[in-house]
Amino acid sequence: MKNTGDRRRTIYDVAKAAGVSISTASNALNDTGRTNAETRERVRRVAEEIGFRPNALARGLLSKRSHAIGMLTNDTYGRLTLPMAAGVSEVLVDHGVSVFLCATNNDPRLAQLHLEALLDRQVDGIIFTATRLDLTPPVQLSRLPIPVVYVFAEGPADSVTFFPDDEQGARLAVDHLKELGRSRILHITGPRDYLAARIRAQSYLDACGDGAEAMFGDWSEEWGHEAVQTVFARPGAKPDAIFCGSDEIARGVIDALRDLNVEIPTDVAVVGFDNWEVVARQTRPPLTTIDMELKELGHRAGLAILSLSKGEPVPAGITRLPCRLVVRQSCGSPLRSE
Amino acid sequence: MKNTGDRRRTIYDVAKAAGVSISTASNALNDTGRTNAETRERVRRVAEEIGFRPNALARGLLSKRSHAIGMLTNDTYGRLTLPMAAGVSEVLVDHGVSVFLCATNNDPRLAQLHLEALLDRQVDGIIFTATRLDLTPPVQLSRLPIPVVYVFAEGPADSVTFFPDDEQGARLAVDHLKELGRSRILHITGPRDYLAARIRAQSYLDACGDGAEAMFGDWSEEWGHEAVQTVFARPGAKPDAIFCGSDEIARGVIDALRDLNVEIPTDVAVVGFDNWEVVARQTRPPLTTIDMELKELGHRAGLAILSLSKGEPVPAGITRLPCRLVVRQSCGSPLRSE
DNA sequence: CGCGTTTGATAAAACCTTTTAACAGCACAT
DNA sequence: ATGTGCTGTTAAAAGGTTTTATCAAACGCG
Repeated sequence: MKNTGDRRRTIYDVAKAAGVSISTASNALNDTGRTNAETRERVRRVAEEIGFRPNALARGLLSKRSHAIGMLTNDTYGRLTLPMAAGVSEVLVDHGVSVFLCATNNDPRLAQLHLEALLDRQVDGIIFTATRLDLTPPVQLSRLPIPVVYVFAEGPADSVTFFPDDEQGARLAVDHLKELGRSRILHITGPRDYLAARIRAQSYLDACGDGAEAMFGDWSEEWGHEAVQTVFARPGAKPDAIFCGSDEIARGVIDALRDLNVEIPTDVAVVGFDNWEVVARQTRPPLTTIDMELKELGHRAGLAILSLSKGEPVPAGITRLPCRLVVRQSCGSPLRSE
Repeated sequence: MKNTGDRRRTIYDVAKAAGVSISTASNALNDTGRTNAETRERVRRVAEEIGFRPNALARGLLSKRSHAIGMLTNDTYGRLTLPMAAGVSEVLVDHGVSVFLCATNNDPRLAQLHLEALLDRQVDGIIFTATRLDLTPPVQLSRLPIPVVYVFAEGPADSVTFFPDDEQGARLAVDHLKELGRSRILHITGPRDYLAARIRAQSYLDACGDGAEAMFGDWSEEWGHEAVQTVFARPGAKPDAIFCGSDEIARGVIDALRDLNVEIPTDVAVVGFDNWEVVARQTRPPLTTIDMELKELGHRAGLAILSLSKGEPVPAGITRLPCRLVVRQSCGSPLRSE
């Protein structure tokens, strides 16, 4: 039977019902100032009874902190953004912070519009996310009166930035293959334009040394298929393992290998990258792959923007979060299914 | 050289710089009340110069409309939610409305937390989205002081709800196959628990009549694969077309057909459902499928919540938005590639 | 009993904007 | 000269909360 009236309950209603002034009510509810324990209890009980909830707008207006942040992304359909955003939202809701989602579609006009809306709303900070190719924001984000955190994206030199640790992730994959006794490891990955592709490839080359070969192409299944056909058609030794730059590529690779009657994992072991479950789980055999811990990335980005908005110091520069190896059945060794 | 100070510019700054009162400044900027054209121009110029932007919190506090809405979803990794949300955000940003993204992970506690946060923020409305299985919200959404719009989800009887038109979508697929001369059409779809699966299957049965068969299973590739194996192993006439309940299933179907050396589309035509590009584009041959127009769904939901929040009437009940047939190469007829 | 100190409560200001009502000035008609 | 109507401007209130400064009462102590 709480809040039956038409109007929202205000702290004024609480004060009146509890027979105190609004200042006392405020103090009692927030444990500020000096309040008698008995009064405090009464005020709180009354507030509970009439269903009082403080107006965040009024609160924000006064405190100059809106307890909201904006997430600016140009990755609309992305499987990268949403898990990340969920991580951000998840960690921030417990701190009473809400998240505005702004999809820019890579359109500068839209980005500008969203940015202005966010500033007007006095957000405490902004998280900018990019797809992996377009690492730069479609709008000027430096010299803003609020902190900005970059994820999957490049900010100015001294900004706070988060990436997955592509170098370590690639090493994880290669080491796993080596431990299983594979020695002729091939790397099939996406376009050379992508920083992530270059880093992973370099890490792979460093780990494998002589005879290693990185093939750049698209982030597509088709490319994986095509690359395998090329490699198995030409003369010379064939690889006994393939490390793929994405799960999609790995899927194409596996399909092509099957077409060639190459046994997986007996003849060739395959590792992917992304742990995009809907793909990795459905390949036959299920794909061993590298998980970028997107949710954790979101957590860290959320906590960073939270600290920054409070004025607490956060180490600047690029933080790279470790990836995780997810073992399924495309490499052979542990035969338990996941 | 605008806004170099530390403080945000307020309308008070504008008024002072233009030599008028704040009321006049406000009137001039918003075209309210009576203002001399010359004064109005001057105020606007000054506002522009010093980089004044009105504080949305103060504005919302007074007008009791925050020009923000909340999107409550339990579909974290979903390919359904994000395109939809992008549609909502896209259509609303032009009306000066921002969108809070709240991922509930289907956790009632989290849902409650988010809901309270939204109410505290005085959002003008809420859009609730569900995955297709769990159609009911994890939290009480009726009897709220603000309007709610449901998408992919069931609200109370008189609520405003949007779904794709599964019935029409299925008919679209079947009609397409029939027009191409196919007569023995099989339907392989997801779990019977899903309302969408049941509707599509019924529509298919109605259109195909005698001999039609709907096979329920999972929304997985594996199920598509398995179903095809079952059908082609048993005696009797084989289908010359398969209508699948999702693109993932279609993918499994296509893989299984290839394993059986059945030609696509010559021997069997295949239609999917979802137009999930990353799958539909990559199958061989590329998949003809049904697009649910998720972005348009988002547009409509956004406009609906906008109208409701202004107190304008919106037709209650379930609105089903038409699906669209996307022709690629898995059915044969038009050979142009897309 | 007078004085300083502590306690508990409150009035008022502040945050920034929009809106209402009032006011001064002026032109025009009576 | 008085009244009427219009124009442009402004003071003030309102919206809901937190914080600062003030105040009254009670208390302890010499």
